[in-house]
Amino acid sequence: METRRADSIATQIEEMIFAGGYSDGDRLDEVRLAEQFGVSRTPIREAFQRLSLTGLVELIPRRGTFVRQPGPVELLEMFEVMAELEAACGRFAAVRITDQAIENLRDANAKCQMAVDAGDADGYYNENERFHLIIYKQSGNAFLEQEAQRLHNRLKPFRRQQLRLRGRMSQSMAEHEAIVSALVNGDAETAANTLRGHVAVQGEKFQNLMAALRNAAE
Amino acid sequence: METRRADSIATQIEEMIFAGGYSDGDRLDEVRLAEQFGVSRTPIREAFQRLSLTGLVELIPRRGTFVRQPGPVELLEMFEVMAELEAACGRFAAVRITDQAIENLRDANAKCQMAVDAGDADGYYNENERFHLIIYKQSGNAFLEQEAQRLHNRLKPFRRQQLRLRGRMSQSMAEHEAIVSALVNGDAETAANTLRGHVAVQGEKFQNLMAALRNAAE
DNA sequence: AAATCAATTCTTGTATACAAAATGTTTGAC
DNA sequence: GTCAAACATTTTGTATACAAGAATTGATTT
Repeated sequence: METRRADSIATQIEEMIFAGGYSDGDRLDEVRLAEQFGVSRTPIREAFQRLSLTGLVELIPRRGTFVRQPGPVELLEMFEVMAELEAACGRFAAVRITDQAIENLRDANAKCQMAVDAGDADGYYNENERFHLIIYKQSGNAFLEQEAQRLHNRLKPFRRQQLRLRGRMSQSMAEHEAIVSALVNGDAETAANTLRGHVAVQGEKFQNLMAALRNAAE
Repeated sequence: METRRADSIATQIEEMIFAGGYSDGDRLDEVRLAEQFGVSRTPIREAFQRLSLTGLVELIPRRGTFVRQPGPVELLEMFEVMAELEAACGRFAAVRITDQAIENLRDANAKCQMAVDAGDADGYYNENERFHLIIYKQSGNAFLEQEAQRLHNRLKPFRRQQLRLRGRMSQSMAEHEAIVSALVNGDAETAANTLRGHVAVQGEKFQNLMAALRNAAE
């Protein structure tokens, strides 16, 4: 017997769900997954317990475990909360950020811009993520950072489908610049408000998200 | 065999930890708890998995599960996040709150005041909690409501020790009034800021919290 | 033919068994 | 007396076994 496998299994199942391998309401078959992972049911069930707390999966007693993909309403709610968490990170970061971190933000932004110019969607996506993770950390609040990262991660598959249009990319870049400015100036209120607006799902982004959801539902 | 016991066991262990039955670093003995609950190790271990996600317990592979009571720094971080979540709830509630909910807030406030006058700490505590839960719900965001409730619940045992002094109680009441006013006026910004300040741990509250922590550490 | 009930089959939940790692203890050497 | 190594014990992690609830299928009845 090796070391604890349940945690690694949990993240693997998580990734399978994120990757879109399952739709809402699908039942996760314990024995099938056990065979698939080459283990017994026990570690699979432990993984289910953990997944249930994140809301990714619903545990119905005596019935089984079913994947819970968020619907449009829940998804918008989650984005709303994400916007508020980012705003909070920005508010704290404005008065706590280090000079080094500002440099890192500028670097991420520069690489973002290069990716935009090169039409490199993946590159843009990665540097954009780095930008936001830096701000989480610079909140100087490890608990907030953790919560922000968790929700960010959960929304990842949905955000990915959003930032396709070139127009949004350059607008997003302008917002990044404004955010850095506010942080440099130590203007907590502006940093918070700019970040909130940057992350919020509204207007065009709303339409894209709904369209992506409709496609995923098929 | 009856229905799933793991969930009920998880909450029971959670309550035991909240109640202060364990200190930071204490190991949770699987076999002892199994005997205590009259079940086998399996449901206990499933409960541990769930508790680990809330951060209440740490699962160290091949070593065991240990209770993780937040230290001063983590606790302050959690209160900081709580303040931001409440601010977010207030921001949304300001534009979404129903007339009925405003009535309920005023009712909770009135009963709060009565409890203050009667020196009824428990009564004050309960109505104060109701006041805040109403605002969570009136955010009109079920996901945010859930997150706020979760953190609120986690901080419960620490908040309890805070609001002892009469001075704080009446100041807290004045803040409640200001919050209701902002919500009635639909002033999202004021509602958010007032709630943030109301929940934040600063000045006198900070000293009380530290003192309570020192006492609990003995 | 539709519906209902019973029996069979599946699946979950829990207990037990067993293997490997970690911990504690005894014994031996210096 | 102290340190270290080998052995014993404890404890975790996983597999398997078994019991009870849910689902399904088939037979019987109306």
